[in-house]
Amino acid sequence: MPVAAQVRQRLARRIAGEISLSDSPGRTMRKWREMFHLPQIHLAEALGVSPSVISDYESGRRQSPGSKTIKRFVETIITLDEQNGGQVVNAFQRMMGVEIPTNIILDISEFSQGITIKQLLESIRGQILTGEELLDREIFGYLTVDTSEALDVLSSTGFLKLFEATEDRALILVNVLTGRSPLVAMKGEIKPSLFVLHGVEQLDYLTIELAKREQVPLAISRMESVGGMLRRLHVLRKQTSNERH
Amino acid sequence: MPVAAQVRQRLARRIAGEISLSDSPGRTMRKWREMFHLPQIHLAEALGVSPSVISDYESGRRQSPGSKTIKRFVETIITLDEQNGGQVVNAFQRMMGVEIPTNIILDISEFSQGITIKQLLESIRGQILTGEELLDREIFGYLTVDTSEALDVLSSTGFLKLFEATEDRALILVNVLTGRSPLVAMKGEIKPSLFVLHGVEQLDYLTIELAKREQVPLAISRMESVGGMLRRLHVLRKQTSNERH
DNA sequence: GAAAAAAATCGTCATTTACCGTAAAATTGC
DNA sequence: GCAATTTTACGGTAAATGACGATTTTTTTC
Repeated sequence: MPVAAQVRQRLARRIAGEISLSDSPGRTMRKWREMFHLPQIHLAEALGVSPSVISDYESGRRQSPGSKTIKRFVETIITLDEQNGGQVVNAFQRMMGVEIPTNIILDISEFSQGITIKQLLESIRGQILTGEELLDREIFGYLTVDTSEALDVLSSTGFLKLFEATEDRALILVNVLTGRSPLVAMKGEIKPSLFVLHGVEQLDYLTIELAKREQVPLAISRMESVGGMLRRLHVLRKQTSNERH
Repeated sequence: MPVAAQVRQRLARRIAGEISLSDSPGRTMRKWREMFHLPQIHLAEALGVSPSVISDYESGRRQSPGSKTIKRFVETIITLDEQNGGQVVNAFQRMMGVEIPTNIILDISEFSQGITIKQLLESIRGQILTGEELLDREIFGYLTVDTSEALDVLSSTGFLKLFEATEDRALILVNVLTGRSPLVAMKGEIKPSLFVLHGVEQLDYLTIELAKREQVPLAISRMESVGGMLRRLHVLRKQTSNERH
């Protein structure tokens, strides 16, 4: 079996498993639909059902979707993404070897063409703290992580793997206290091309020092809400693609 | 999260995913019920339903089990195994790091106490070909693999990982042509304590040579059918345990 | 080859799913 | 702040699930 098909299958199984085991399959379906950046209408169209059906699941009116429904759902969101160049699936592919728990992932995607760090920062109202000289470097995707959740479930080698999986990409940490704990895990060559912190309570001096030492650009996003930032990223993502929605 | 719970969760997700994505959820449910060595009645009892319900799924009268059903099913078979000492779950645990496709696995289990190679061979009418001097070594479990399937989907490093995952255990290869292809993959220190071939069409001289060189006991089972052999293993497995069925 | 164990069959029934369509509410874009 | 987009809410319907239990068939065991 070609490796792409294998990744696809593993991702499919993971999503399907998560939905079936969830206490609220609908919520989980929504999580994945959103992870794939699909409005209910598009998904509904692809499934050949009316949008209210999707809503009925997600809002919990239908509490126990049958395996057929789950299968159809999973295969459709993956196929739709593949038809658009596989931005999400490919981004997941680099995570798959890593066994990162998906619940820490808020958003993930590749860009269809590389964009500069500057462009990304402009889009999410980012203020650069260190590494100004690298603003013109190109990045090819991003990963948004719930930091407080990640600190709960990830060991320091877990963080390391996260860094490795985001090589040439932006790692966006939301829900950050000081930024210190994730950054200290950084050692080794392979690491993200950009760190963005969001929702920092009190920025730690050490955090900046670490970023300097490791020569990774570090920025803070001034967006009010996480949701807002995700939406901006989504727009950016779409701009790079030839998606026809 | 403790590592045991993590393994449990991953296994659960994998099974649930497989069922939901299957073209025949019922067949897949049966596969897993059998993997856990549970008769329909016991499973039905644990689920608090009548046995015909299980049969209705497995035979396909109910074609699209709801997520609730899948969840209950998966959690029940795993919990039942854990209550019996986790013979199956633990055996899977050593596979989990390895990403072995479960469709090549026909049967897998730990023993509650180690048994000698001799004992195992007696139980499945095994004839030792090489490594007679090691008959008194203890083994702690077994893995039965469909070789023709494995040759299809496993690379040679895949086989290597299989060998590593069966350290101190018996690796039972059924559906074998010559035995050559799997054995040539063997290099390195970590490997099963015993190879058993079943259904060999024409034993290759090289196969025996390889086993000799690597000093791994090699045997052939003279059981007529695979099913028969699996049943014998099942009995053996039960003897080592304090299961109260 | 009979007894026991396990699995399959199937009629039946209450509950839910899977679906539509429409109207209302919420969210987002400028 | 208004238009556009997206999501919910909900009444309704046919089909399927989820369940039982009695009976038959198949498989295993001694």
